[in-house]
Formats: sequence, C-alpha cells, structure tokens
Amino acid sequence: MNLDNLQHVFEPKLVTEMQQFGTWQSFKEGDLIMDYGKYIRMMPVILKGTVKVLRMDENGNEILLYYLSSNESCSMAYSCCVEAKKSEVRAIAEDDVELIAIPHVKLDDWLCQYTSWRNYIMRGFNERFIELLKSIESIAFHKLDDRLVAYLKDKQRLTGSSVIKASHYLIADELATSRVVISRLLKQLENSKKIILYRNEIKLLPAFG
Amino acid sequence: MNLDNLQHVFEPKLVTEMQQFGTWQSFKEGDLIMDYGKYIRMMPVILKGTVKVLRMDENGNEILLYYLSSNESCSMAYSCCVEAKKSEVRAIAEDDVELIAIPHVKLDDWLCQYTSWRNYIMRGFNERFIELLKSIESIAFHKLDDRLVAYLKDKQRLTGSSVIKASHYLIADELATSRVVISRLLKQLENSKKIILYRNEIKLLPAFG
DNA sequence: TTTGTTTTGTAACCTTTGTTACAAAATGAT
DNA sequence: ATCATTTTGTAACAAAGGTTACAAAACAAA
Repeated sequence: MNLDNLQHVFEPKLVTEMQQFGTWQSFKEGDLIMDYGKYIRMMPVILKGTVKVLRMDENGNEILLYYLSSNESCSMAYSCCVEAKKSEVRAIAEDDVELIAIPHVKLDDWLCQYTSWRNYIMRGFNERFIELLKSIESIAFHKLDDRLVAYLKDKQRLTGSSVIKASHYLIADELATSRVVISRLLKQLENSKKIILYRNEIKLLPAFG
Repeated sequence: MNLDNLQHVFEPKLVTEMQQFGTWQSFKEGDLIMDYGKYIRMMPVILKGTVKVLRMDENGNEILLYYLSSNESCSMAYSCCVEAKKSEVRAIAEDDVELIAIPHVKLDDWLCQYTSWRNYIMRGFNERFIELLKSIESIAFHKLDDRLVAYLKDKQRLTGSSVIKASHYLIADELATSRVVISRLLKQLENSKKIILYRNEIKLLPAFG
C-alpha cells in the first residue's frame, strides 16, 4: 500500500490509524466509484490517480464538476457521511485509482485529535467550494469556445500530456452540449492552427497557449 | 438579543458560549455583509432575516448563488476561516438581518466539544454543496424562461408573499443576463396570465403555480 | 408644473448554440 | 476482405439569447 504521500500531509500516528481503520480500494480506468442515490458511509482519500466528479439532472444530462487527484478528498462525501445521506454526484476513475475509504466514526474522532486532519478536511471543503464556483462562473459567463479551451487545458494539466485522448462525444457530454457543436468548435481551433485532430485524440500545438 | 431559535438547535451550554464569545451584528436591507477579497476571520450564524450570496467574475458579471436564512450559516466562511482566506463571494442583506459572528478559535473547540455544533456545521456544508449543485444544474440544463420562473418561486417562498418587489434590471443581474431579455420573458408570462407586471413589482397569479 | 431619472416596452438584428440529416473515414470483428 | 460500429465532417436550418436603439411611462425632486 502506497502511503508515502500521506506522510507528507499527516502526522505518523494518524497515518497509522488510517492504515488500521481505512479500507484500501483500487479502481481501473472508467470504473464507477460512487453513483447517484447510493448511501455514503465512507469518505475517500485519494492516494493515486484522478477521479472525475459529475452531476446529472432528471433528464439524463450530465456535466463535469471537477477532478480530484492525489491527496484530495471528496468533501461532499464527508458532509454526507455524518447523516448517512445519498450521493448527489457520480464519481468515475479517470485512470487507475487507489484510495483509502475512512469510516465515518473515525472522521469525527480525528477532527478533534489531529490538527492536520482538521486542516486537511477544511482545506478540502474550501477547494471544492471554489471548484464549484469556478464551474458556475464558467457556465454562466463564458461561451462554449472558451469553456472548451479551458477544458482541454485542464486535461493537459491533469495528464501532463499535450495529447488528449477523448472523442468529441465525450467532451460534448462533459460540457453538457451536443457532439456536433463540439466538432464545429474543435474544427475552428484546428483551422487556427492551435490543435490537430485525430480519431479519439487531440494534439495541442504550441500556439494553443 | 434573540437567541430563541438557537435553543432549538444547540444545547444550552453552547448557546451560552455563543453569547459569550460571538459578536452580535445587525444589518439593514441592502447592506454589504461580506465582499470579494475581504479576509474572513469569523463565521456568521444567521439569527434573523435573509442573506443573498453572489458570485462575480473578472468582467463584473454577477450571479446569484443562493439565499441563507435563519439558523443557516455560511459554510464557505467556515472553511475559509481556518486558513484566513479571502472571500470568494459577496453577501448582501436581503432584508433586515441579525447574526452572530463566531471567532475561528471557538469553531474548532466546539467541533470537538459539541455534537450539535458538529452536525450543524456538516449539515451546513452539505446544504450549501447541494445549493451550488442546483445552481449549476439550473444554469447548465435549463433555459432562461424556466430559470426565471424558478427564481420568482424562490422569492415567493422566501418572502412568503406573491408580490415580488424587484426591477427587471435586478432580476437580469441575478440571473446573469440582460434586462431586455428579462422584460421579454416577463411579458410572455404576463400574456399567458401567470403574472401581472407593475413598476418594481411583479404579482404572481394563482395560475403561476 | 417642470425637469431629470429610473423603469419598462418593443422592434430589429446579430451571434451563439442546438438539431437533424447524411456522408465519409477509421476501426474492429468475423 | 467484408461487414458492422464508432467517430468525425459538414450543411442547412431552428431556436434562444444578446445587443442596440429608441420611446413611453412612472416616479422623484425642484
């Protein structure tokens, strides 16, 4: 079990407790980690990989909320745990993911005992709030072309690669629009020499910024 | 100081501490309670009235995030407190507002000491997350006419009155669109006998739903 | 009343986004 | 190779929302 990263964030005693009481889980790319309506009894702390968090409405429209990477936690899960609420979001493994699921009894104990844990949790809440605010800003104030560019940059940052593997259909889904619209906008970007399009692949050129 | 409501939520000992360590503040309609970039050192617990929480982007576009009423807290403030962050939102008194501002040293103490406080805080986080998710859903998946209707219903519920006092301009601002568009949609609603328009006033008719 | 300000109504037009439909290209399976 | 499936390209059109411009109405102040 790879707990190296945790050592940098939490005190040794807490890391030991996490090993003791947490459940280690691993997921393959595309695996469903959490789904709408499922009861939440554990809070995940991500050790490795990236988790995609989505929101769907009644009509099946889905939109990307944010990504969680190593040492980040799903804060929403935490606040749900306390009252054993159902999930309001869907979480999918973006690549291979390892995490520790912390049972909710420990969550409260640690909050009192470990300052590092309390800070971690509060920082998580804050970061998640800001992500959601950014998401709202993006949808409310920016046009699709800007949002698409931001989306591609996000992927680039996240994967560390300038080659993005995704179909137009997937992108359309995550930006809550239609495939034709995305194809159109991508083609514009290609025409202005900022990207090159392949099947299931988009190469970001230097001019992309 | 009106702490009656608090008695129903928190144990007496905690209410006493809140009186002792909290700072009582009152605001008139329209007063600025919190603004972008200001440092947050206290967490407000609302005793009376309604607070409007807004988000603005770089270009000055503003959008309504949610309302906070009695016994609700600005959870975002909490998570900011811990690391003395700057505010990411603006909060305005929708009507006359009374609140207690809790200094952040006490926040942590109470988290350990009082289960009622911990639950209150976690419930707050959860409710705020859900509000933001709803907001995202609304913007991403619903057309303006639906959003406008939802907005009016919200105001109705909040004020307990079927007469909404607001200019088209204000509504446009809070829905992040332009005045002309709102006037157009309101006129449609009037034509279909669901509302009646006056200056600075919108009367919701029974047919409004 | 007169004047200035705010609010609302409306038309005309433009841009962005969404929809439908169909073809071509790439890929995978048999 | 042949066939089916997935992905992408593109055109044509529809709808929603944004913008500009101007006038009328309501209101406030002098």
